[in-house]
Amino acid sequence: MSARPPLGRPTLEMVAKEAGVSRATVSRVVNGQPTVNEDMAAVVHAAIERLQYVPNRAARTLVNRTSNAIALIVPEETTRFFQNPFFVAVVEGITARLEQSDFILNLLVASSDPRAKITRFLASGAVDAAIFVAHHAGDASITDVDRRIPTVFAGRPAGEGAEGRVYIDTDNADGAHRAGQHLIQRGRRRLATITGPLDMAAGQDRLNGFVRALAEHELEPVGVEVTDFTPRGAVRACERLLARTPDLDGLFVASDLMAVAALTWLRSAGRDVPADVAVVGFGDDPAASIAEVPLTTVRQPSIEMGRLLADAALRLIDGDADVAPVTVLPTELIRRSST
Amino acid sequence: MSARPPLGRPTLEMVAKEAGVSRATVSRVVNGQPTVNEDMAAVVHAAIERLQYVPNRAARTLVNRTSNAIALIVPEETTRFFQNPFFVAVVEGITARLEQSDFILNLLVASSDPRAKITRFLASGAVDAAIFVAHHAGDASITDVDRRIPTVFAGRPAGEGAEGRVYIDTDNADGAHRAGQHLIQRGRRRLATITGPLDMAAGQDRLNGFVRALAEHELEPVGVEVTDFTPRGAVRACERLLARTPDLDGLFVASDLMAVAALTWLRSAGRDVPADVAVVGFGDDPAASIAEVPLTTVRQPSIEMGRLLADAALRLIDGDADVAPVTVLPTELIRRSST
DNA sequence: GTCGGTCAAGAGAGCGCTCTCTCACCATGG
DNA sequence: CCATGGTGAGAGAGCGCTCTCTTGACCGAC
Repeated sequence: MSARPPLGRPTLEMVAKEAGVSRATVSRVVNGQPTVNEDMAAVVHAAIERLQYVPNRAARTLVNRTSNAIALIVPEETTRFFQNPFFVAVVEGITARLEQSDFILNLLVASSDPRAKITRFLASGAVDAAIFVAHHAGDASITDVDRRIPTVFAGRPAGEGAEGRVYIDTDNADGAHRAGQHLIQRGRRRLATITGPLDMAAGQDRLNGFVRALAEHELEPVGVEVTDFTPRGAVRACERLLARTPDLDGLFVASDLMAVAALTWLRSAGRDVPADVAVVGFGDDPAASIAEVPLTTVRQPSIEMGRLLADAALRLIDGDADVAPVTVLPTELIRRSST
Repeated sequence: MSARPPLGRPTLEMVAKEAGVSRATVSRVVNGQPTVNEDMAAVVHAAIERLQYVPNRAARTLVNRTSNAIALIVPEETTRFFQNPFFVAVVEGITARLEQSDFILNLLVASSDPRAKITRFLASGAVDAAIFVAHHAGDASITDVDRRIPTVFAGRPAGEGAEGRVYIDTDNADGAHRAGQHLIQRGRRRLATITGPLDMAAGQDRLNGFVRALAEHELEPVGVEVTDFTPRGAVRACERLLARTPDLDGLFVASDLMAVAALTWLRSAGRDVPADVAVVGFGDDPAASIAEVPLTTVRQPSIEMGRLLADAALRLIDGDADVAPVTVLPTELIRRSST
């Protein structure tokens, strides 16, 4: 299509000529191989400096079959992803870890037609490993993803093709269990929950943990509203919940983003928090502490999760055989004013 | 170092053999060139399907001198970047735009030793364009960045090497001017501001706009505290401000992230907001509306900014000569309860 | 003085792709 | 009937790099 524009960048060849040595020698110097005479290495370094030589990444990738890049795959809508502080924190952790390596992060957000785009990208040899964040059970990508390329999941992958995958997760069930226990301890008995999507492990596990905590006290939730981890979804869930169970006195919301929205809605609906309804969120997002009623919530180590994800990917690339297939990080209940 | 592991992926060559045609023909089919006989194209497509062939990206990049990738360069600490909703929103916009293209985003966060890492990366031919976000005047990267590769800045680049650069910015000065005007309209006269870093254009421009608004009413700020766009910095700035000017009655804080922190601190210090001190933020981050006192703020179209950045980068890559070097997006004052 | 051993540097192939150049083929017109 | 032109497909070079293989220089040893 477009004419090949001359990049005008120096090549190994040019450095070799400049230094009066062979291409191979320059390559050896660039890659720090010890079998090069000191004086010669100095000459080569000088030539590199003079020409401002930087190795071409594509050429290296082609011959080495190694790109020094990791893909972050997000089979989710951009807005849902970026508006969710948990995901952003995971990316922060990944980035922080990669900054200490010489790997580059490739961000691939593919909500539309994820199957084709993602699998093609991973098969193109553009990256050495992939990290999946925000995947759903239905995502073809999980089933499809070539097991030849190291892959790590943020959160337990659900659905087919998930078995044997390496993942790092928060102990969602345990965290939700704590939330349930806490509400009961605060004397609440008419408890409901607003969940995340049940095709995501985080949604499912948080619901299960909460229900189990209630069951241990011979209680059952008076309402379970399944929604989508968005503030808007939470508000609609609240409306339905209160329409059916006006005497609700405790609410566990499966993410802080939703919990803060619920909180605001409850107050505008005339419910005092926590006097009328106690609310517990999940995540300990920044929003939790600055909300109009600072939110009791379950803290999860999201940044750490990102770090561990990147670390696992790096180790898999290295061929490290002892990467733990499953890592589950502990949660902690943070008590604030909403309960 | 590592032995070259056989990728085991089909190559053009193998597809050619499978289809009984030449490499060139397969290449033509893959790239949708019209000069191929229909039947032959069908045969090739079948072979591609059978072998699950996907073109190798590195090989293509090498010969085409085009990577179909854009770098997002962040010469800032990971935490400061990811904890700032404005930056995240910009990334969201960039991603949203790129999703509609077949370009990939390379995220390069390089706070330590940014000069070497960034310039080397850009010189390696790994990307076709670069988008700079969160740059400071001191950043060597700005001066250094090769003008041979299309580059776009989020926010007016300050300092040396900034002249003639393509950038997209919010009308920071005008927004801050509105904030100042609004505080004055609300009857406040003892006005102070907490600024961002003055080596970032956003920090400088917001200060200027605010001071200008005051000057138009023959006022001068009773306090100017320069800090770093972080909540912690805002709190320290507040402490200093109130120690020196206890009768402060209006405060313009140059980012919502800081404004919310200031708000919380002011209230814990016994000041009522807005009765004692009216507060205006900047950005209209999600936090602004959910804060304990919903925040009056200056809205900036951050996601749109990201979209435009990506769009400009794409157009520059296309060789489009009429990319506007300067785009300034309007702001809007959002009145809430803090004033 | 010759030989084998060691080590540094060069020669050259090849990674997977694209693109130009060439050629074969068929249709057309004089 | 042959010259002409147009069209579709193949041959082959080359993008910038790494790596194996080979060469050559130098050393000590017999």
